[in-house]
Amino acid sequence: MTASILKDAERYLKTSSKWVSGEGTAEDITSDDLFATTELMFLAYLGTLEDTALQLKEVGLGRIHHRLLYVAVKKPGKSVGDILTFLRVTNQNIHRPLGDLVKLGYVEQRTSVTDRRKRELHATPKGVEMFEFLVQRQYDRFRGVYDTVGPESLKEFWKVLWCILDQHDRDWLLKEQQPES
Amino acid sequence: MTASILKDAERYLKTSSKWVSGEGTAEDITSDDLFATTELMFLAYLGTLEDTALQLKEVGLGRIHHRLLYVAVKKPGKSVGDILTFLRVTNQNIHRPLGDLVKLGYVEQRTSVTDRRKRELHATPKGVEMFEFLVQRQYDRFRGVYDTVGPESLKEFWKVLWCILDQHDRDWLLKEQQPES
DNA sequence: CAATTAATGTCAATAAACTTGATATACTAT
DNA sequence: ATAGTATATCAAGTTTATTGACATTAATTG
Repeated sequence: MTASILKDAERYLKTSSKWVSGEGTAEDITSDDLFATTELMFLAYLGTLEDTALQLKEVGLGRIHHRLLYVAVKKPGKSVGDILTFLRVTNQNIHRPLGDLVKLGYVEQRTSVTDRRKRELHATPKGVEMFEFLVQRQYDRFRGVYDTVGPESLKEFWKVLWCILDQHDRDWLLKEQQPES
Repeated sequence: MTASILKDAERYLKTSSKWVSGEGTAEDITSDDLFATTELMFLAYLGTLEDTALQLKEVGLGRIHHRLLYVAVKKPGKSVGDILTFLRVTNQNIHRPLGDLVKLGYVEQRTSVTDRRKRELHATPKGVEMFEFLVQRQYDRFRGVYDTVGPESLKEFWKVLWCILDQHDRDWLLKEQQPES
């Protein structure tokens, strides 16, 4: 099963790219070489989105709720303004979902001690729990993948994804986590 | 520049995963290991989406137009029903954008010879041109990435993406292209 | 301290997108 | 002939996204 998936991958790669099979130099990157990344990322992302869509519907939350929880859980202490640019959400669209999360007891807003205009977001234990619930099926998918491809491939995978990011996203990810107050 | 990006990637990986650095067995995959994939894919996909958003706005088309063009250009001869399930678009939502593309001369609908109920989608030369225009900036991004990471990493990258896909998407991608009639 | 700027939050109008359900036509299969 | 399939349209209702104006609080500047 596992082996046949990897064999299928080879078949796909062969028809999609001359470049990775060493039949061309870097200058010969074709439109097909480039499109393979577009196509695979599109479908892989759709799949992982659907994983969480089921859980989100179950608890009556939406994508913006999910993204906000992500930041509150994994990057605690970020200000609303930081999040607006990071999550590409507009000022007007963030407040309803954010209010929901606060009301439901998943997220706390604390006034920053260094700049009392800013509100820092922190997930509550209940919020952490909810986040883990939402990504359940996504994690199941990834666990299967990790077992299939092994740590070395995974490392290359992450490296390439890292390179695809915008510089400002790389900066954001490398920023030290704010200490929990 | 290129080297520093890869160094940053190593830094990110170190804080995100015990597993890939060989400090744990497959049974020890942590929530952080799994979340790294979620996070990187989310941001990478957002970035590539924004690349095409600019071009789409310029020509007054939307995401569904883009997806339909993708199939018409890269998988010519697919029926409307195939596309509905593949692109996760509903019957009611496909027809307006599809009609637009036909009116604009980017896509042709041909009645299938084997089943005259089915309409097969084919991109016109003008449609192919438009598609290439839309993905311009995305391709620029990827070209830079390919140059940075090299063909071997890219191959591993594609392999992992392939494993993330749903089985029915893998099947779809391996299906022989319908011959152009 | 007064004036300005920044960060957050609210209100409202319009537009765009998605959902649901009903319905019609052309064609295939039995 | 009948039943089922693939495509297409119409419409109502809901949700989201977009735009612009504006209020509040706090930091900053002069």
